[in-house]
Amino acid sequence: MPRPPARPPGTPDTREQILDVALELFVERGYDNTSLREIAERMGFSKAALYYHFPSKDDILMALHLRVHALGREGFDQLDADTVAPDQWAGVFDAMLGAILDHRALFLLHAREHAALEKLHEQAHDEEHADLQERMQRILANRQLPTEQRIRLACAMGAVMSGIFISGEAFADIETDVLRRVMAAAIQDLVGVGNVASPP
Amino acid sequence: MPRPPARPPGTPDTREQILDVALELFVERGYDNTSLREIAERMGFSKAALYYHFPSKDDILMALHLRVHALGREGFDQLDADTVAPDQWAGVFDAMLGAILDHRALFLLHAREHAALEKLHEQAHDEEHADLQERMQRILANRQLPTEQRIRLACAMGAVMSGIFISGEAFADIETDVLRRVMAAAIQDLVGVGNVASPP
DNA sequence: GTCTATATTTCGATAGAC
DNA sequence: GTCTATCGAAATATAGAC
Repeated sequence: MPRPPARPPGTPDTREQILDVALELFVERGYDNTSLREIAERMGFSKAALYYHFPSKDDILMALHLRVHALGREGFDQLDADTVAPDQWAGVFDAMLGAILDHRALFLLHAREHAALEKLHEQAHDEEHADLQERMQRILANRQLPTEQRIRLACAMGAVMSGIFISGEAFADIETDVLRRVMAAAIQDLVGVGNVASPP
Repeated sequence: MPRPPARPPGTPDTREQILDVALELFVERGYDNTSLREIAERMGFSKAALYYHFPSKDDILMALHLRVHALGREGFDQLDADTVAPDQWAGVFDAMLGAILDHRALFLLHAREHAALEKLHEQAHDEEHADLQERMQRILANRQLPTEQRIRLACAMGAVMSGIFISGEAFADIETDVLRRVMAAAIQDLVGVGNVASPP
C-alpha cells in the first residue's frame, strides 16, 4: 500500500487547510458571498496566492465535493439498489447517521449550495453521480418499490439529516453518542421490520 | 373585514407576479446567481422597471420571506411553547406538513438561501423572529424537555421536510393525499403517544 | 409604469517580479 | 509559494426621458 505523499512532518498541508477554511466560510456566509480575498485573508496570505493551489474558485468547491465522493466510496456502495433487504435499512441509515454526524459541515454545504454544485456538474459532466443524495433520490423514485416504503425511506432520510440542518446548535448540550443512539431508535420506528406494512 | 385592495378585475398584480417569478428562479438557480435582468426578462419588461416595484433586490427576497411569516401567523402560533402537550404533537406536525406541501418552493427557498436570509435579518434587525424554523430551534434547544423527546421532535421535523428537499421530483407520481397520509402515519410512529419513553 | 443610458462596485482571474 | 498591480466582466442601482 503506497504511503501518503511524503511531506516534512510539521509542515501543514496548505491545500487541505485552504479547503477547511473555505468549507467553514461557504457554510457560514454562502458560496457566492465568500470572496477569495476573505479566504486568503484568513489563511494569512494574498488572494493571488490561492491561484497557486487552485486554478479557480469553482475548483475549490469541486474539491470539497470530492470529499463527499470519497466518503461515498468508503461506505455507501452498498446503497446501490434493490439489493438492500428491508431488514437492512436500519443498519444502512445508522451508517449514514455516523457519516453525517462526523462531517456535519460537509453535508450542510451540499444541502445549502445546491445551485452552485449543480452548475459544476453541468460544466464537467463527469463520471456517474455517486453522490449520496443522488443515490437516495434514485431509490426514492423507483416505482417498483411499494409507495409506503418509498415515502418512509424519505422520512428516515430526513430524520437523519435533521441532526445537521434543522437542529443547528440546538443540540450542543447533547453528547454525540446519545444523539446517535436515540436517532437510531427513531429510525427503527420509521423503517424497522414490522413497522412497515408489507405489500399484499 | 376589509376587502383586499381594489384593483380592476383582470389586471394582474404585477408585484405578486414578480414575486412568483423570483421565487421560481431563486430556487432553481440560487439567489445570487439570479440577476434582476433575468427576472425582468421573464416578466416581459426591462430591469429598471423592477425598481419601480421594489427598491432593491434584497427587498424582493424580504417580501418572499414575509410570505412565510404570514403562513406562520395563520397556523403556527400554537407552536409557541411548552403549552403543547405531547399528545398534540402529531397534530401540530400534520398542520406543518400541510403548509409545507402547499408551499414547497417557499420552504425550499428558506432551506437553501440560509445565508442570504440571515444577512437580511442582520441589517433590519426587526421584530421577533416568528419564523417556523426559528421557533422549532428554540423548542429543540429547551433543556427542560426530556432529551429523547427533543431529538425525536427534530427527527419528525426532518421527516416532514424530507418531502420537499430530499425527494426532489422523486415523488411526482404519488398523489399529494397519499403522501400526506403516509407521512402523517410515519410521524405518528416518531412522536406519537406511547412511542416516546416518558421521563421517570 | 416602463424605457435607455450610465454610474459604481465587487470580484474572479492574469501578468510578472521576487 | 507568495507578492503587487491591473484587467475585464457582471451585476446592482440611479438619472432622467417618455
